[in-house]
Amino acid sequence: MSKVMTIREMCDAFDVTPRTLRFYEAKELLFPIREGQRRLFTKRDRARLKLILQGKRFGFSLEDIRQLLDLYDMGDQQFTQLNRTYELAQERLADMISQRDELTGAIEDLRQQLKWGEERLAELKRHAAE
Amino acid sequence: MSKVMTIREMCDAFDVTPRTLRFYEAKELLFPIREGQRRLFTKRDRARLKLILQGKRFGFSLEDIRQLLDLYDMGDQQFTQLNRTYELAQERLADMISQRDELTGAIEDLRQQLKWGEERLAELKRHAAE
DNA sequence: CGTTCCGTTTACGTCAACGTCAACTTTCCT
DNA sequence: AGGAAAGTTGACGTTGACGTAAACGGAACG
Repeated sequence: MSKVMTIREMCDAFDVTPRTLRFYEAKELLFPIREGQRRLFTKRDRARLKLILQGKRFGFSLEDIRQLLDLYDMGDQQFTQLNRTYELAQERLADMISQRDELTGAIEDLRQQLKWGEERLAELKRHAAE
Repeated sequence: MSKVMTIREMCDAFDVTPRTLRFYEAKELLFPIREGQRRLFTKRDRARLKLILQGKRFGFSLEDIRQLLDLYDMGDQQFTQLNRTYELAQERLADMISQRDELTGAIEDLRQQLKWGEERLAELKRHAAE
């Protein structure tokens, strides 16, 4: 069924802008077929884009993603390749967790401040009522 | 005891670079005394810097922070002022929480992937052993 | 007196991931 | 044929929070 997709179809399917897809192509993350000037995105491009978006969600940089994607393309050295990916992913996971911890701390601190602010606001109101 | 501090003392005390302090001055977040060319940071500057760093931790932009700081300086309209700060803080808190939720989701997803990766790695090892 | 250190100013550079705009060409629809 | 719609390229802009470099001034030390 699905053979190739136009840029617009891709945009709709993945909720990205055309600019983004061209940008990814320029960065060598995608390799759509060029029929004349038009781009045609294959199943492979779709698979890659899916991985790209996932990678972004995990906080990988596009450069990191490109390298990982390239590893998959080379296809051989399966062990080395998967291992590398695994390592990177672990690093990312650690980063994300520490980020979340920091965020959690900041959230708690900000909550404290808000509580303090509420008290002060209450004071001011009482004051104004007199 | 502590009256004014030099730029270096400030850097050491707050763990920032001179460039940062000058940058904050340029952005009108700090107003050190100028003795000739030298900057001398007062107690007020220290209080402001403390708030700045806290604000950054909460994800406020420097511009937001500047405005809030200015409100405090004007000093009157205490209610309006505190209220504004309170509102902004609430927005930030909401943002931070949703960010954390997204992060938590991504962490879980990445954990899944890692688990999957481990299985595949185990397979490859078994394969290599034969 | 020389050197070294701390300080200053101005201005430009950096990084990521695109957005925006202009000026074209190509394709589709009527 | 004519005009909109969709596509293209290339160049430059954006955002935030500084970093870096150049070129200079004054003072403290030995």
